[in-house]
Amino acid sequence: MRAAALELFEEQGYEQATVAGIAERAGVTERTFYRYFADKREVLFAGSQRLEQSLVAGIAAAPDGSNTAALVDAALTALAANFTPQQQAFARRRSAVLGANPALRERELLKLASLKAATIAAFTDRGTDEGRSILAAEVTLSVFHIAFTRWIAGAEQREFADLQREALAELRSVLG
Amino acid sequence: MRAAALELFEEQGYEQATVAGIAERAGVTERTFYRYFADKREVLFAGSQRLEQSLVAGIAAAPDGSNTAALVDAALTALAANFTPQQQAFARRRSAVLGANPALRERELLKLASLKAATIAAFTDRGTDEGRSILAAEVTLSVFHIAFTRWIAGAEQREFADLQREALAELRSVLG
DNA sequence: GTCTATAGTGCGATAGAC
DNA sequence: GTCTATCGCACTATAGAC
Repeated sequence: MRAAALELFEEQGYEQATVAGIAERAGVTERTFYRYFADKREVLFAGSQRLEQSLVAGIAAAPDGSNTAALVDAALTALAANFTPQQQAFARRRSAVLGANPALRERELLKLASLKAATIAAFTDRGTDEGRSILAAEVTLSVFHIAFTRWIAGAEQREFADLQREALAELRSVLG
Repeated sequence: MRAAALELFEEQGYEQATVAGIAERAGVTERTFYRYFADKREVLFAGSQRLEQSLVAGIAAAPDGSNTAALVDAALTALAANFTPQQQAFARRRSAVLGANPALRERELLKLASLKAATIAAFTDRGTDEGRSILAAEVTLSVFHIAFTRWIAGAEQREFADLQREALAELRSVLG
């Protein structure tokens, strides 16, 4: 259904494409679509829960005694694993659709907010105090976001993890 | 209409309240409601454009030769002017409605993203370079957001500007 | 100011897996 | 038998078109 939806959004635009049309292309009924996705937008965000889980798991699985920087590193590594070269084309197409529609960007921001909350919780679960956890989550997601933006953009060929390392280095240099 | 909508949302919940009901209470037709507000959610965000304008104007009106910190200060002062004690009760009721509904928080995040973009632009217009502008906007809105949260919360009686000063001091101390 | 498309929900029916 | 996935249909409300 995700592929069918993306195709239809590209062909007709997000608003114009109907749930009935998506369902038809995917070979199911409209009602079934709503069994899988709470609403029309969700079909483009089905992967975000998995992303959140892997991020949280990555932080939880970091070695005992890791300091905050090491936990951030573990979080970034866990995130990067979700973005292989095979997924780049799909991610780009999805990103183009998202960028063209405010309602979809709205949903994206909500997912990012949820990701941030989960990240903060994952840091506090590792014994990081709350203020520090908030900052750590902020840094983690800023780096991730910058890397993701570049990974999506133009003719970027480097691996996701490399882009994250670069973004982290830049962040450090900006903070002096 | 904003008052009518807020009352109805409190009485019936956001989802249950219909645009027809809001329009009726405000003494207009449904069609008129949609002339003023693009959709049902927007009735709770009518003030955000004014907030954005005052923030941008505040940065633009700061003295010549202001450094980034001074511009941030001007931005915070301009923001604080929008939150007088008279508006606190309304803001609290609005916040309660927002907190109870994901669709409304979604819209709130979009408005915050728009505010951030406008803030970045206002900083670059003052000659701040882009990277620094992004950080300045981030700091400004973080401080604002923390202050706003506390202003809304519980039995907070201090003035908005004081809460912002406190939040800014905390941010400084966290960054060491 | 009316008319219409379509998003989204509730409930019950059906069909296959185990 | 139970469980789960899918479907069909009726319905409301939002939002846009004319």
